[in-house]
Amino acid sequence: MSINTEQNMEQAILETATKLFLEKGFRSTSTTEIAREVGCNQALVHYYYRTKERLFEAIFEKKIKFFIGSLFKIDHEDIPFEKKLARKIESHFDAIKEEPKLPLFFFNEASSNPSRLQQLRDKLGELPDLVVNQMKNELEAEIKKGNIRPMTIYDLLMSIVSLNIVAFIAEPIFKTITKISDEEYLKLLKRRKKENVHIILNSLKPRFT
Amino acid sequence: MSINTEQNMEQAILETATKLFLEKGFRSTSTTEIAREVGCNQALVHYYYRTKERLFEAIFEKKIKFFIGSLFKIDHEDIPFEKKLARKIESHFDAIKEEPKLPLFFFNEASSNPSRLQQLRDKLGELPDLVVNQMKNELEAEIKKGNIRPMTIYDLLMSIVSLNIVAFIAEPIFKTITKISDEEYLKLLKRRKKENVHIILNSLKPRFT
DNA sequence: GACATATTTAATAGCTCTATTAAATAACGC
DNA sequence: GCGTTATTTAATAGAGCTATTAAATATGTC
Repeated sequence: MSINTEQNMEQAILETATKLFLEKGFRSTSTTEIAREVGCNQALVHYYYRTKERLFEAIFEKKIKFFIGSLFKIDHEDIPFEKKLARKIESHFDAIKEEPKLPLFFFNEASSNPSRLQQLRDKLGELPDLVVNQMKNELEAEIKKGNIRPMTIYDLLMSIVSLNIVAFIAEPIFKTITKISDEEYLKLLKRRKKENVHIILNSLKPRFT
Repeated sequence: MSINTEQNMEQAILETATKLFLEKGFRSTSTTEIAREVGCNQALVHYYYRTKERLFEAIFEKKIKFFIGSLFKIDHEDIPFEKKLARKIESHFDAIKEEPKLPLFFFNEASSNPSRLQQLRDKLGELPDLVVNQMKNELEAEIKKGNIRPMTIYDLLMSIVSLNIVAFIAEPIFKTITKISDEEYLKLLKRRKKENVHIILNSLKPRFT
């Protein structure tokens, strides 16, 4: 409803800022532009959020939590490891599809301002440890049983994240280099989710060389 | 004692600009900062390159050619497809290791300024078509022979690029989230090259589900 | 040395940006 | 309505940025 957008300026500023920061990053987004797009005076942005930095931090934190949550959901169901893993990969892929600009946004802000990394570490707390450990235990049990070749949890996680994010990050460049149409790219995207599951599951088998 | 003052200023400016653009991107790098780092007057940057835009374009083009060349080298040797593919993956990985900031740099500049994409397309010309087609033909021959499951060349390429670049792009974030040490990260990086080859080669086999 | 040319600098115009201040307007309790 | 508080605006200080201009300095040529 338009009541929300019209009435609550604070919220409208937050939403527009989120959109712009995700599109252009912290540095290239000005409070002037945010205000222009919202349709309010530039000083109002500072009235509600004091500084551009604080406004950004509020948004950054929210997005961090969304992203991390997508990969690290503890799954207590008693199903085979590979099935569980397949689910994790798919839910991660879906989360990125929902917010395709998030990965590049993180990489940029993290690399352009190291204080964001500290912020990230502080906000996350014990979460990653806890959930990585659960996955790690399950993985090591499978390795012990001989179902899966020896590998670290970090290798597995990195492979999953790599495969899942790049199709979204690289979309404009990939389209330009390959000259494939938007339609073809959509088809490719649709295949990726299944592809990625397949690639990861196959990679768990013992090395054949 | 800066080499800069003694030697070719034009070259010194180009090198410093390259370093800064790669680190911080076009928008966040100022000609003022370039000059400060080189140790010359800010107007000198404009004397040699007229505008910040032209200076950037010279650098961008050079880096594009390096990056594309690393993945798309035609290999005429008559060795098995999988062996050839393994070599390609490894040489691509090595190229990125040599210039680890390049992938993020491209994604950023391409997404923050679409005119860069046009520039990229113009500079590349027929190169991608030619080399993708050669790889595509070899892949399709293998599929026909039944050695490899049906898949498109774009899926294969995307999987390779995905696996190879993310360990470099995500280094700061990954270290922060996992809290692994620099030493451990180095070990992880060393494993990745072999891992990625293994993952790709295994993924060529028919789907087991 | 003197002249022409190339390199380098200081100064500045004209932007845009963030953040603040004081004043205007809206909203609300009574 | 009136006083109080919350919201919104106009104006601006102060900084940094790109690009240009004219002047100073260095370099090479004869």
